[in-house]
Amino acid sequence: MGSIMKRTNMCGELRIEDSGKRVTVNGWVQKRRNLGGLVFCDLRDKSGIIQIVFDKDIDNDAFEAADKLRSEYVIGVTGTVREREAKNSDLPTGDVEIFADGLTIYSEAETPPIYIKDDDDVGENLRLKYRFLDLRKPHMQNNLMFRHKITKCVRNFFDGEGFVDVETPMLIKPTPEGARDYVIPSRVNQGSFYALPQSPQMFKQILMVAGTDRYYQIAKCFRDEDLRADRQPEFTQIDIEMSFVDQEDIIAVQERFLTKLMKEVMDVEIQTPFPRLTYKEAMERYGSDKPDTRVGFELKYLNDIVKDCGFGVFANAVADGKDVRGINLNGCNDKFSRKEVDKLVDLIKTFGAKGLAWVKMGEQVTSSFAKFMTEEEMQAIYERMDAKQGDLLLIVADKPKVVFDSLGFLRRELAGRLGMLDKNQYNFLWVTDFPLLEYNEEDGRYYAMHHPFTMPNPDDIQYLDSDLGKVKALAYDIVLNGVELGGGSIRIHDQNLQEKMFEVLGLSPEERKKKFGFFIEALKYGTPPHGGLAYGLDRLVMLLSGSDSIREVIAFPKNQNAVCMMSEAPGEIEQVQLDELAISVKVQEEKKDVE
RNA sequence: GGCCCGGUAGUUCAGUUGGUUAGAAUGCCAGCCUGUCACGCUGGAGGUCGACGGUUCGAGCCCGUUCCGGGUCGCCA
Repeated sequence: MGSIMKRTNMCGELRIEDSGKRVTVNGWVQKRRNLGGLVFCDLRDKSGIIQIVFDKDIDNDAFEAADKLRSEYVIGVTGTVREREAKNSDLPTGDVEIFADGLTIYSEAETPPIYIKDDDDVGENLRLKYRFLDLRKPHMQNNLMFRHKITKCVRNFFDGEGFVDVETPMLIKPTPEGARDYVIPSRVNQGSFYALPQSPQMFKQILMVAGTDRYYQIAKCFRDEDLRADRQPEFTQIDIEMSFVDQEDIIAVQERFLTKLMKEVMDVEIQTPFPRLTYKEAMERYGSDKPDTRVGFELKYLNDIVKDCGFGVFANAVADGKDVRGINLNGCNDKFSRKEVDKLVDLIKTFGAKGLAWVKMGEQVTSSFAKFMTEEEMQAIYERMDAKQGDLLLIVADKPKVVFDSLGFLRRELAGRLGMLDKNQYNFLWVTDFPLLEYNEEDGRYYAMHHPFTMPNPDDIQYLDSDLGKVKALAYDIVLNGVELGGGSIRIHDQNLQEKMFEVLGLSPEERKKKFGFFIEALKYGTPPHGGLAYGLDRLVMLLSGSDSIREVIAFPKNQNAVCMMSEAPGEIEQVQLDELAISVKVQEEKKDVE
């Protein structure tokens, strides 16, 4: 009693060639079927399922013990592999079974609240609460193994290219710019706080100053922002930095890495070099800085055609300095009824669009706005948008951001609905020449689009004093099928230029010192030209495993309220702990106060 | 913070115009059954209809508030 039956084989590996072998397997009871004098038990471990048989006439003790088995009991079984009387072609092990003569129940199990099978349709909150059961599902085990395969490939590749894995601290100084920090109080320094890193950015750059030359790390990062299907409060980056390189060097390394990765984990050959789009091209052609190029439906600029037209929405938009752009869903006229087209506007209202103009190029051309237009103007639109019979044209007039967001969303969403996005096609591309700065209307000032250490394009440095919106950055994103896999930049290594950047960003010398003092100090002592890139590992695994949510590839994810449904983190702490930290908590009880 | 969707048995869901004791499937329990593999057959247990308040003779259903879950916009240097 109590001893482990030493495993000779994994459940999923037994085959007809193993017939006659004496084996011992361990695992969880997937299912027990008692036919009277005969018990079948499907036993599962991470390799798969094998059928065990207990026969009353031959071994009554084992039979009676087997009758007590229930789902998810953990057992060990010894027996002889034999060919089945009735085979099961659905199982890899379906030609054989283990005829059991020994059974140990290691532990019993309560009836599980969720089914341990891939195609269950239980709600995700229950899956997260009972994650230890959910992870028993074959596809979840496969996701964990797949993720491991990717990180292993990362380590092999970057090690092979001379990169050094260096750990950077988790307890760092709060950084007021960027995303909200997760904050950790210090007991030893009451009233002071650490932050959890949003990324190892400054530390990896300091490693370059320190002469590490090539660094990589699979690094946990934390951001206290609202969650999405592809966003978790703690997530993992593949973080990379290199010295004495330019943008081309970094891109070349990453293309080698992604080629190897795709070959090793997907067995897919991808072509290099990857296509490149400038930020401007990406926006104008696809309405997105992370375009999915598996489908066409490119945006077309119509301002010049409609600026004097009789359709007020278009003409006024142009007069107000807004954009009129359209997409041509080639050959999709039949796929959408007029009613369905009208409903599309609801989809883009979230982006601020107020309407959607359309032309259905059926045998009879119908349109929401043609009656306001001259024949010449309509012809010009058809020509610009390359419209043919059978096409469906969708046009949005609004502020550029609204137009890009709306049409960028529609082209991909509708292509997806029509099944035009091939899951087995992997369109990697680089988006380059991002703007250095982004104007924030609320605050009335420019912020760094990437981060304040990003190198301006040398050709644009002249505009740092005159036309900030015109300055491009040596920054680049790697995009796969419409998902931003990662991004990076060449960093500023010249302290004068760095000072200039802070000036442009409106940071006073006092603020600079307070926020980035140690970093600025480090740059003063001999900084190599350097740059790097970081991938979102979770997104990468999600995409390559074909998962719909980042939560499918993270063992213990948080829900939309950043709560771990299993452990119920976050939780309250003891008053004693608060006292030690010199922290008092103001709990919001407004409702109670009002009542 | 805004908008949208959802919450009924362990689970997935149905529930008519507001009307008797809230149903199905599956799971669970018991009995029978020697080739099942979604085993089969018979029987049984299992419900604060998320919570609170309101309308009504009467609420799973209508109204209000709130909690929880999901998606999304803002946000995410």
